[in-house]
Amino acid sequence: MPELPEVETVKNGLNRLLKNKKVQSVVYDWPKGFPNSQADVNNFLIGASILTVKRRGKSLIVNLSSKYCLVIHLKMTGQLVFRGKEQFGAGHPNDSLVGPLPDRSTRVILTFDDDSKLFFNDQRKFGWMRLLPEIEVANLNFMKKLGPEPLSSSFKNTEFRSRVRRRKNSSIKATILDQTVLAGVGNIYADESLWIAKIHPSSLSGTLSDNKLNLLIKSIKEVFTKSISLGGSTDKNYVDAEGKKGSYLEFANVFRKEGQPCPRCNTIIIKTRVASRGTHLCPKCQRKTK
DNA sequence: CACTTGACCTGTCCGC
DNA sequence: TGCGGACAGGTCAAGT
Repeated sequence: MPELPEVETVKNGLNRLLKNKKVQSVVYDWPKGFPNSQADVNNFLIGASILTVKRRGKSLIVNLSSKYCLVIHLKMTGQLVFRGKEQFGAGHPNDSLVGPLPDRSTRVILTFDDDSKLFFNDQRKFGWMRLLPEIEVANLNFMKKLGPEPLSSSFKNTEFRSRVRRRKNSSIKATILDQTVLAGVGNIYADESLWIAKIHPSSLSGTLSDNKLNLLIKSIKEVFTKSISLGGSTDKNYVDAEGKKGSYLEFANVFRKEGQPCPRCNTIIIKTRVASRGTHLCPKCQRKTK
């Protein structure tokens, strides 16, 4: 659910809202999600100021003045919601999913020196947060294996094609969901970009031409850029750092559109299962290559 | 190494 | 109304 555009939106909001705030206290009881010791928290989080927030793939990296950072993954139902001191008891005015905080999904609360707070909510507890020295971030195993950033200026189509073709016998959908191939794609944007590129999600990755793969990466960049401009997609849980929903799904072409006509050819969109994921496609526009 | 499947969780929805 | 089961999907460990 939080995929690249949602995490990018949260990152932008946190940079706006948290910059230079000093952590005053931390409340947490979530050994699996936030396993750091009380000593680590006391030494490197409490008293530290927020310098900047970065994103890599679907992870957030919060750099602290202590030379430590918080690495955060929201997985499916994670939320990072900031509230000024006057707002704890209220939801966001714009039809928010989030009411008074903390609520029963709140797992960690950071309180800053101006009495504002950041709430890490996660209904399903798949998300996590780690406090670690900033020099160790690049050495995290999953960071080292992460594929390129599709919106980076140094992104190369040739590299994308060769990474895709390493997985020639996987479906193209499974391949673009693989974060070691490309960072940031999840289920929503996989379906949307494959529809734009007119590629059947079950097509084997090794059967797609250079042109098709170039069109696919162009489509992924296009849906990501559009979604970021709309504040991401809110399916069920996702909200940004202010607690607001994203509106990309109002413009989605296939995701959750089963039974409705394809915007391009009017054929009824179907929902099926590919790569063990609910998958939405137009059976006429997206023909299987193999 | 390539590839697939199950586990991790909790809330919601559907059928009986 | 209550209850069991399926389903939602990001990632990793474990299996083939």
